[in-house]
Amino acid sequence: MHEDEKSRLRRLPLFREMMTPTFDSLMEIAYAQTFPAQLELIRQGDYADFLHVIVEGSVELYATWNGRSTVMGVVHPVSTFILAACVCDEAYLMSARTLERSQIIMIPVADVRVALRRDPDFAVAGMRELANGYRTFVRHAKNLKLRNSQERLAAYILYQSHGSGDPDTIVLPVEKRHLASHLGMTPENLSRSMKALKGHGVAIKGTRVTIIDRTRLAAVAAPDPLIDGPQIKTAIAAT
Amino acid sequence: MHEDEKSRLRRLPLFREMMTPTFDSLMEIAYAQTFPAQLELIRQGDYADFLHVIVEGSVELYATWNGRSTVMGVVHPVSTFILAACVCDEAYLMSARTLERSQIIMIPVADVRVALRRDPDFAVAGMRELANGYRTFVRHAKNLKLRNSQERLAAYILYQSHGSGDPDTIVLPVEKRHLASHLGMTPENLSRSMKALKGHGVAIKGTRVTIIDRTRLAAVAAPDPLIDGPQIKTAIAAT
DNA sequence: CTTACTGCTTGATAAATATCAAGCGCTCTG
DNA sequence: CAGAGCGCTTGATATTTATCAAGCAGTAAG
Repeated sequence: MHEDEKSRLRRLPLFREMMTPTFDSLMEIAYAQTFPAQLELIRQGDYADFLHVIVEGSVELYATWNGRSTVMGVVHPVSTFILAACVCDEAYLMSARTLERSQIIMIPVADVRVALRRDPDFAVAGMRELANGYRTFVRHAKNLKLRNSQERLAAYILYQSHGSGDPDTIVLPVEKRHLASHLGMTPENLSRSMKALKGHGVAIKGTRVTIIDRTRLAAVAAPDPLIDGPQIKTAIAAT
Repeated sequence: MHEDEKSRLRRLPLFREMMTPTFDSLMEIAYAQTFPAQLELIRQGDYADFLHVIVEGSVELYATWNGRSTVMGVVHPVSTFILAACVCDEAYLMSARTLERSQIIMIPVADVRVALRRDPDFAVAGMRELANGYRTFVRHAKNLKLRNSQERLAAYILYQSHGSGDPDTIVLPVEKRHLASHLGMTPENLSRSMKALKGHGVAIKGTRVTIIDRTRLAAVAAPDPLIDGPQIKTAIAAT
């Protein structure tokens, strides 16, 4: 594992406040691996053996049941995933696959557990990480139960416009069928919802979405930090 | 706070493994309070000031948006809730109200945070608590996205039949309209789904549900520990 | 024993969403 | 460049779910 990778990891919320010896001991056992696109990293039902940290690329979390499948989320660098399964020592609830060529750091769960017991700051950071994941899924469930599909799409577009260069032009970061699944709808329904939003301040050309009238779009989405996350505030504020 | 209450709390997963001095110091500041039914304990959007532990009664977690409302879960004794908001020091994502007369222990979050830093075993227990909450909501989201309403109801009935006396007779623990909201449907839809399940091994009389043919019910629900939780295994196994 | 209330059910209807089947428009490859 | 493949769109249709409006049943109060 290279020095610059180590220092990138060190800056992660999960590792930032832990003691240096604990961090170094973890890094000695950890190893980095680069995976091609579309590779299944984790299969739901299996048991956790490594804590994963994504350093480069992107990973999709998805779940299947009875022949159906749905996207549960997308993980971007630099963040950890499946910490919960590591802590509980239970089966993964979700599968994970790379969306593109990705670099992943893998740390054996046994060593993570030892470090947690040894280093209270690390344990507290782990709690915060888990608490954030918890809240993400509470918000996801609220989104699904309280909004209809058009409202979810409008909120998604608004959310994507926070930060990142021109706030009025966004390029969809994933294929539309994956986005549809993430938002809990079919690709056909997404396509029609896109068209419907053209009457509410949005222009769509392929994978590029332009916000023409933020106020009108917000009227559909009714953005709410308690569903969309705190970042939505900057998205509403943007001109 | 009475001695027997303290020892009940002490047996909780969250407090079981922490050091006695840490526990005692928390208990000195904590206080118990009894609330009547239908009382709003927590309002979404507010900031956490107390960690809540329910000792007696039951509490419903719900969320609202844009005039709509939905039940997110029900908390039974003895367990904690809103730990995530305490850890993150952010606004509650959900509201909470008592369903019946309930006794709640309240511990100021500042003291909880101090104890977490001081006692690694407490921090690890907190992680496990949060990880379980996280997984509960992942499963809730999977349930909503992968199953239709009839399948969700069938799985719920199967789930309720685990343990607790006669496994073939269950009495709904909450009002039907609350159950409907929890399962992500309208009361009318729940009523019709109930009727539809009569053709799949279930008999319903008011609030009492009898499982006549577990195999046929399971064929609709397709129970899965990765959605319904590990307890579902005993529910399937029951005769 | 009524009466009123509240929550559940039922029926009719509407709206949202999914499914099925083409067709279109990329991009990649030979 | 031609053709194939893949994902997106579109239209027609079916299914699921929600809404609206009564009606019904159990419970509590007068």
